[in-house]
Amino acid sequence: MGTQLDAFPFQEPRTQQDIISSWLDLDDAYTPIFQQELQDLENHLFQFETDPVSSSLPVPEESPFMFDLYNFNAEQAGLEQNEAYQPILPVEQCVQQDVCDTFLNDYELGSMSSPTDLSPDSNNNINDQFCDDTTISGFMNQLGDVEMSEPIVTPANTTDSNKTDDEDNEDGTDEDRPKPGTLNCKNLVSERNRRKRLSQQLLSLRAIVPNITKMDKRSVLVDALSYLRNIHEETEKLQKDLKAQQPRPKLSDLRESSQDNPSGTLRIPRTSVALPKPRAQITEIDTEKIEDKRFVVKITCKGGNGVGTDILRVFESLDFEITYTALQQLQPQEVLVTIFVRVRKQGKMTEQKLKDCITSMALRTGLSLQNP
Amino acid sequence: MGTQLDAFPFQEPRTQQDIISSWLDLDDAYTPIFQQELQDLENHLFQFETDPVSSSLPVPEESPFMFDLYNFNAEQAGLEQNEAYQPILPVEQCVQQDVCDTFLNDYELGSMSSPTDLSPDSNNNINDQFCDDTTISGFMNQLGDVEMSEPIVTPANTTDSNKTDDEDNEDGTDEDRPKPGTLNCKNLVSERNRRKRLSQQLLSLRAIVPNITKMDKRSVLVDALSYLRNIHEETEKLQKDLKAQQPRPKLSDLRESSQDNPSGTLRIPRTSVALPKPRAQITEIDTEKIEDKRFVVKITCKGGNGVGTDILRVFESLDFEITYTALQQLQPQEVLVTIFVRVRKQGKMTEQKLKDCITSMALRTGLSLQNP
DNA sequence: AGGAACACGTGACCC
DNA sequence: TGGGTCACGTGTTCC
Repeated sequence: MGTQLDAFPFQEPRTQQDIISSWLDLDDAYTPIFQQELQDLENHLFQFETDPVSSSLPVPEESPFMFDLYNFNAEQAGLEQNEAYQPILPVEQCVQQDVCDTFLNDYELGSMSSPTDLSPDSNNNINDQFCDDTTISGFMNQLGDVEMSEPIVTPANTTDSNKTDDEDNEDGTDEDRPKPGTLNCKNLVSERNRRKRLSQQLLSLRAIVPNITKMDKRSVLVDALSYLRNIHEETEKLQKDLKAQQPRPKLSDLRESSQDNPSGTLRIPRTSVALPKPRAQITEIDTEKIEDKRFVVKITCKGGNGVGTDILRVFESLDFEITYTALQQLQPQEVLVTIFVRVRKQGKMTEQKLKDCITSMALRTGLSLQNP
Repeated sequence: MGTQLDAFPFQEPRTQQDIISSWLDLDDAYTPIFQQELQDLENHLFQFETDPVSSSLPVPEESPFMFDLYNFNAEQAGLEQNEAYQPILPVEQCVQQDVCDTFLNDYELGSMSSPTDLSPDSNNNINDQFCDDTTISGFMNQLGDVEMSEPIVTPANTTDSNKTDDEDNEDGTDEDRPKPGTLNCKNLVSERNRRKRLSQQLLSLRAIVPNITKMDKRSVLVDALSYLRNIHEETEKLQKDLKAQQPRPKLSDLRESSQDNPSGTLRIPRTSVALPKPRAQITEIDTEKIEDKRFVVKITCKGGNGVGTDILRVFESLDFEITYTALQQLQPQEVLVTIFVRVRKQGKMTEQKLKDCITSMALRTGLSLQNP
């Protein structure tokens, strides 16, 4: 088997990190990095199965070959688990009954999550101990069983052969068995991976869907569906609003959108990542009281063309009466905004309070402050 | 079955009839219709298994048990297909429990598919004849087979018992067998339903996701995920555009949004319908050239709070360099905007051309002119 | 041929 | 105590 192993190009000493990463890789590309292990185990399995002697070997319950497999899975699971959650949503992590349950990691999120606000949470520390014992204990039984069941497994094969071969030879000769044996063996592990991957995906799906009611596999799908539908409508509506009702934001936007979506359907252009559009960065805010409830606010900010309106929008959001506004370009990328405001609120307004108020609202509207 | 393929809306028929058909079949709703059959068959199965006499039935080798099952599935598929839709909304009602009604649950999928532009792929004609004979015979065989395999199955059970009970009695007595047998029987059908339901959901998911690359179960999930993320961003962006860039951030809106989404998660508030919001109405535009490519623009307009920014946005859309801006509240609902602009364009700019340019853009951005 | 994907049946487990 | 869910192993089919 050494040769086979060598044949595999895979590198990677297997720390848990690596395993995680391997899963990550697995995710998109499929590549089971840890094939190595699999291969080993598989070979073990094969060996056991093919070799009558080995079958008769004393089987250490603590480490039957299956055990390794499971253990391996368990480890993965554990990793995934801690790694698992997206901070998003009140999802309680499904700690399913099953120990090794697939439900754990969303590498997916970690890997591609980036642009969205949902935290990638890629960093992960592993609390294996937990995983280990639980999993191990959990699995011990199974593996032990499986191991124990080895003679039993064989019968299964026989049954299969029985089924497939119609009337088979009553006695499975060695050559008969190996074929299905090997196939099963490979299939087993790959199938296991496949399953895991699948539920994996599903989990990540659950992670990004906001309104998840139940952890149920199926419920996740249902929720995802309904959510998708809603978001579809929503997006449609928004687009319509944005186009029709709202006049035209910027000619450029218009052009862009029209190009992207000539048909007017609700397609979501994948690539149109509205460039962040540098928001105004406020460098200074100065408030000066000129009489009761009347102030002069001077704001200097850096930014391109739209910074002035960004600032004004902040004031629009505040319930002030604006009697005069001046936007003055001090330098190519620096603007001074002078605003005369009358505060409508009842309470007493001080310069500091006003400043705080403005600062707060500016932050809320997405502007940044150079000197907080 | 050619019909099915034709009916299939999806690109890439992808040669494998089986796969497609399987998907297709599962595809749309669960058909409550043939529950009856299921029930019957189930009963049959049960009966057979319980009845020792039936075990002695002649078993046709040509139709192994698996075969029948597959046929059976095919039948379901067909039925479901035609039966398909509830007009009902995608609301999930989980009325589960009974085997039969579990089937019903998923109708939602069928129903929901419609509104989107992606083809519901609902239409479908059924070729039952095929299904019928096959299924019936198939099932018959199945039972028979199961019956036959009883000795074989038993070992499996014994293995289980062996597993669970550690070393238990080596010989499974009759009373031992029935229990697992019945359980399996029930579990079998419910499991089957469950599976079908699941893949069903998944299929519907595939239906609503626009960019499905492969029919792969897993690929569907992946695509759905990426799509969801994209749409997330998109929606966010749209919302932001709609709120911020478009006129009314307004305190109320802001507050609302913050309330809606206190956690900052990416939830999409369903109800947010941006109210039309009175736009600025321009009463006068005056342009005055002060030197080459430099102008003073004075705009008087009526409107509430945000009119100033509306005007400014017009200028943002134009490729001008704005050196100074003043917004002056003449009356409670009247604002004078004074803007010093430098035209960047190459060609000669006249006062009239500038005025026309501004007017045009103002109209395009949704503002209205009192005196055109 | 050899791997991938799928559906299936089955035991375990939870409410 | 079952109906429901899950992961698992397996055979089959397709590339």
